Amino acid sequence: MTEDEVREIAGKILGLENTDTSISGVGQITSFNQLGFSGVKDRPDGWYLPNEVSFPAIILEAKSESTTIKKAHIDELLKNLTIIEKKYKKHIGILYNGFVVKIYKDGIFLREEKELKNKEYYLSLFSENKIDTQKIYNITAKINNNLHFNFGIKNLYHRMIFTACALVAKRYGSVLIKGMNYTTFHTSIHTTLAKSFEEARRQNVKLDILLEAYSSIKMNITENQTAIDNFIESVCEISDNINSDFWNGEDVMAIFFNEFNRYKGKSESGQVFTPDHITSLMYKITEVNKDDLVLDAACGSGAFLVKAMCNMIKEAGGNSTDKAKIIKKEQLFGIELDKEIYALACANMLIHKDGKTNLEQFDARSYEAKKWIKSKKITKVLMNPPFENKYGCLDIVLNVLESLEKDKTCAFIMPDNKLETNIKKAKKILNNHYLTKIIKLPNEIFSGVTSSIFIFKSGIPQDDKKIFACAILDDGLETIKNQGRQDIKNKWEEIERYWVDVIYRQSGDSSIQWLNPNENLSYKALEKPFEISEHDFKKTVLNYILFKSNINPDEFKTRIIDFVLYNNRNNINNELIEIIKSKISLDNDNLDINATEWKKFSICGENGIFKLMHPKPRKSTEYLEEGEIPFVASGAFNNGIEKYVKTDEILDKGKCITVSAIGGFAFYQDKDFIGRGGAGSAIKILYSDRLNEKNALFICTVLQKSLSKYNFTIMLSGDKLKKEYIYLPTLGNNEIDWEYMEKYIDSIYELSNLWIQKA
DNA sequence: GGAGATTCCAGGGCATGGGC
DNA sequence: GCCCATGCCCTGGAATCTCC
Repeated sequence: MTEDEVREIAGKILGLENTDTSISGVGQITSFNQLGFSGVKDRPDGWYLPNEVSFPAIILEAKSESTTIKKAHIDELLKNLTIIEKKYKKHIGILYNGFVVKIYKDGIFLREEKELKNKEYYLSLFSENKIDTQKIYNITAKINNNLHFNFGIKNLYHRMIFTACALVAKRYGSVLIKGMNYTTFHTSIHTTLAKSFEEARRQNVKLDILLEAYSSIKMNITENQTAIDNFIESVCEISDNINSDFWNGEDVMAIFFNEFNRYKGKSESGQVFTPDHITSLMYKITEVNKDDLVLDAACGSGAFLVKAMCNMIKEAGGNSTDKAKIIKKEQLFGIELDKEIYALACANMLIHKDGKTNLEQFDARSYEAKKWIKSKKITKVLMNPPFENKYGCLDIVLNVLESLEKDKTCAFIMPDNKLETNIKKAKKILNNHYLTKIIKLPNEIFSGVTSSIFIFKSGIPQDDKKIFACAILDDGLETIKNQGRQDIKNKWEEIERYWVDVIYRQSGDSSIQWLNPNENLSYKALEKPFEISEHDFKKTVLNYILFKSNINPDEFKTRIIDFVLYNNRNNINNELIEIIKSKISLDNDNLDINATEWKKFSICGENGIFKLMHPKPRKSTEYLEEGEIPFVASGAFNNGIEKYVKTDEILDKGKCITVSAIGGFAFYQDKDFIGRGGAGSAIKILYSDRLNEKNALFICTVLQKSLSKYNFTIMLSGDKLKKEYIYLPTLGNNEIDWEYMEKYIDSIYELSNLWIQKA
């Protein structure tokens, strides 16, 4: 095709025709001067210039099929964009030669595509990430409160389903107006739902579950007319937002579901919604395209499927194309076990004018599920399976992988160490499937657990093939008071573009690791080099003396601060004032912590310094009677002592160090005690003949520094402690300098003691 | 086969302090 | 002065694994 032909065809595909609201067209002789940019002689190949200058404009630059796109062509387009920029702040530049489409958003290269699409597609590039999130949050909060307190719907999912049904009904033409009484309003929604399902039901018999769920929702109050009116108003508002041309409806619903989910109470735990920006990232890094058959076998409210549907339809050229119908009907598949969540997923798909997506309600671990998935010839899997083993996290993953043909891409969000801590199941998976990539997600994505995206290729054994791993440490989102994490600074778009590129190229970021599958199945955080300072030792010693003197550290701190900052002399001794004046900190001039050579020693492994003991399985609730015996648990304060109890049983011997499984807090126990044993918060006990109060405080400081990496999710067990090492001062050879440690603490001890006595 | 050790829990309770 | 979001600080029981 010649340049003229390319231009003509591009004009037709883009839909560049004059309308009442815009000047639009293609041509060779029209100059910018004629288009309202007086005095500019340059001539664009195609233009879309809306009357409303705050809307985005489009400039086309066409080349013949035989032209390879060069820098000069790009410069030509960019020059034209600079011209319209005086009038239009937002603009899209398109460079097209019949084969390749280069897209420029506000003068910056966005991406290259193989197919030219209609102008709405390019205009919608500006509606990405431009939703008035605040508004959606407010409406969602309003709906939730209204249904909860004015209608008396106690169950969160029922409130979500009720709202979703109202939205579906609105979408399908139900008339909802203020002033309707409860019965009319309730029936109107029910009738519209039932009618709208008739066609969809042919494909999804189970859609009736939504009707069933809707009908079964119990509410205590139905006569509050103001509440009904407010609800109708809110539903109409959300509905308008979903239908708005300016915003993407799926994003509105994602915010709506995620925001609703924040009101989750204890009784509704278990179901988790994937944040919208993560579904977007997963869609992109798995390179889903408009021809893929996409599965989510734990689809929840259907976020992945809606995301895939909207992106695929956009790529296909919009909702009005024939391809869009095929995508909805034949290319999206979801499984959800929970009946009510399944209903919610159905509603979510229906809100997006789609009752045809293939949703099934069964257990993703079952043979039934496997058979169903197999029959669908799935090509891409996007999932956030339940994390807990009791719901069969890895069983679901295996079942899905086994149900696919060879070499299909599957992405699962799972806890970082899921594969490593379930090594047998992991091996079973890797025997037949290839883990290609691990993408560590920011820790804040899900509360209480850190997660990664695991990308597999089905039907190809791992063997010794290395795994690409990288870590996204920051997603740019910030916690907003009362509103969870949001992309208020619009950082994600840029961050996502960066990571999609890094993950595609498998290079370009310093976090990248290549893991040997026989050694590691999770992203390895870099170990911090061991560092310790005088300050750490002072803290240990001061806390220990405060504990021995029965002084509350917080109260002590307050008194010192009161004096130093506010000159409050009421609670402070004159002698201490003198000490503070002369020495603001505890200087320890006698000994330099770096003077001796430090070496690495096993804590309690083979040839370790200590003998490891475990306390008997005990819990503090078994000891209700108050007494003199310390009950040592995993706390960080009061020397690890939770309380003092009375007991006749044989005690754990004192003169030892206790280590907490959470946080690695290490304390010297002088007296005999009983330790919490048996379960997660159990402590470990370390014995050595060489131990005394002073050198123990030194070692406690070092232990605490080295073991602080253990936390609620990765607890310190006896086995792990046996593999741990600490650095200690030596006599230059491999012998520990016990005397030095004692002396060092001694010098701090005296001064600290003085402080406390005078206080 | 049983006892003890370890892991698991998309965390939980509660004090605090800011907002209205 | 009350309400409730926030954030600090670490539960405890059951399932599962391991060892004798």
